[in-house]
Amino acid sequence: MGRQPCCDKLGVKKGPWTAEEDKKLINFILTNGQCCWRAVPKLAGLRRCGKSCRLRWTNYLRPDLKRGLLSEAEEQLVIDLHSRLGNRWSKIAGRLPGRTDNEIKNHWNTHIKKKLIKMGIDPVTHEPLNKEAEAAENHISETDGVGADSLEDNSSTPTENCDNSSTPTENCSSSVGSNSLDKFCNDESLLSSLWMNDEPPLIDASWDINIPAGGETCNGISLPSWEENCAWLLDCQDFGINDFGLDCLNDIELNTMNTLEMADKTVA
DNA sequence: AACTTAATCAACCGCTCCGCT
DNA sequence: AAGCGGAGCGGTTGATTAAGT
Repeated sequence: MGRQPCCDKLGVKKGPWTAEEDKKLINFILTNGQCCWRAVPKLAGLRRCGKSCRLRWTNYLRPDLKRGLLSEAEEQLVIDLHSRLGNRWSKIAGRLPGRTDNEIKNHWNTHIKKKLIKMGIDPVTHEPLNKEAEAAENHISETDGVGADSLEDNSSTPTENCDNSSTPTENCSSSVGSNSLDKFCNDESLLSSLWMNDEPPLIDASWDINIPAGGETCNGISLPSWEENCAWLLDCQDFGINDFGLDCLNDIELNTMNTLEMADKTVA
């Protein structure tokens, strides 16, 4: 007796989203805002699962998304945050404006992991690899070969190895500081701003109202403008911006866009 | 040019969390 | 307090593209 599926599997489309579907979703959310995701497919006329709609929106269609590869600064930030938070991608993403958890997770798995290994750093514990091997050896000899279970425990995330009652920083000795990340990690102002609160609202969930103007920065990372973010949409050959239904934006949204346009011009 | 392998990333799946009743 | 449903998260998969032979 499993739980009910999140949506009726029958007649629900899967796989890559088409331009037409994107258009419908964007149109719906721009006019109605983000509401009950379960209801979105029906209301938007999509044969998709609500979950799929949410994912598509948050990972790809959201206008506040920064596209393209992570910059060096962002990468360093991800490494540092990962050493503190472990695989909590959404938390990490929350501290990188315009980036999604999926994007960061993918980037971690494809780029950063390899980079760290190459640098001799364990991407899981952020300890030097040789030190890790030594520790593992010591552990095995200490426990007299307890077996796979204990080894599995060792492979848990840094967060899991830390006392949850305090910040990971306090309990996890991040050896990252002994390598090229040193400089970055010692940037106290940046780190303190990151850790001032448990959940600093770097990204306002209500993006559709509080979209930062171009040229603004957050922790030294420049935020993209609405225009920059929408440029890729405009580049789509299959349809223009009007096809997305942007012509039916309500007054608030139009005002927001106008304000942003003005701000961009001022910056330029 | 054809094929194989590697890399990348969008999307899915199953689980947990959280708010509501 | 318990149960339910929706949202969100993290791990994984699979399609596509790029690079190498």
